Amino acid sequence: MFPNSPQKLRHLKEGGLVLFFLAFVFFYVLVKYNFILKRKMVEKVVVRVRIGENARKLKNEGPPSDFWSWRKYGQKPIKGSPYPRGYYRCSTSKGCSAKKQVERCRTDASVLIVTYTSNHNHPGPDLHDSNVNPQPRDLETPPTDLEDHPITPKQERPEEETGERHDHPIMPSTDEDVTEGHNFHYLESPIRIPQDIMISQDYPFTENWQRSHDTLGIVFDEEPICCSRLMTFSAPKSEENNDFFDDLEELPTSSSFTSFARGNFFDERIPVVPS
DNA sequence: CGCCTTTGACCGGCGC
DNA sequence: GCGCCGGTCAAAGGCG
Repeated sequence: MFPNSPQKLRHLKEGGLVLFFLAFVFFYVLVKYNFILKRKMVEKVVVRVRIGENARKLKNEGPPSDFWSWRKYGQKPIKGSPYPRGYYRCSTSKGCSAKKQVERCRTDASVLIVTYTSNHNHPGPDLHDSNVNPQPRDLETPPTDLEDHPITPKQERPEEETGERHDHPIMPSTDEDVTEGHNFHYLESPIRIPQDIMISQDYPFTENWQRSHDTLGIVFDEEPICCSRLMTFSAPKSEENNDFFDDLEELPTSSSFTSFARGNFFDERIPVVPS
């Protein structure tokens, strides 16, 4: 039972070490494999849009306008939420697998949760021409860059679900709004509404973005963001999602943003297992 | 006519 | 196996 010689004791120690090492390797492989799986996961980009007072003017919640056109292909009531979830598919290009889901935050009706899934398999609208030198624009002057977009006024759905119906590009935010504890960055997103886009650098899982929303949503409710320049999206993201924000580096600013200054984006990237 | 929304049906995953 | 739930399909109808 017990080793009665230094030789056996030594062998047992070595065996234990080997077993420990093997267990460690096994555990490491498990972790590593899981990591690899996560790397292969499809990312979700969750954009939380605070529509705030605009929600009163608009009939219903809906997908924020962005540079792609989306076609609604379904709507389902979500358990636990008084608001249905709308399912949209990219109709800009045939065969594009990009989708997004739009629903209202069950706890805060003034917040839209837009979840982007998959990726556009086609180039995005060319925004460079008009965005090379972003300048503030008046609300009355429609952005000329929109004319180059494959988005027709019809595609900019004025339907009941479109809670954000703005013809202005989004507004970037200053880095002054980066709050302690959350290193947020603002970026140009495909969302084409004059609201802030907030990208949390927290590891984008639901606990974090919920926490981010809980903490920062309050902050921005009381402290509207006026933004004048862009920051790059520095959160880790997969290459396959890079194209998601391609051609959106520079967007013109607009003073119209002030009327929507209370709106906020909360953007997260959540890796999920592809369905 | 083409594209859109609406909406009920259908399907697959998951928990019990 | 069954029911629930989320996601998708597809037919019908509307709109410009």
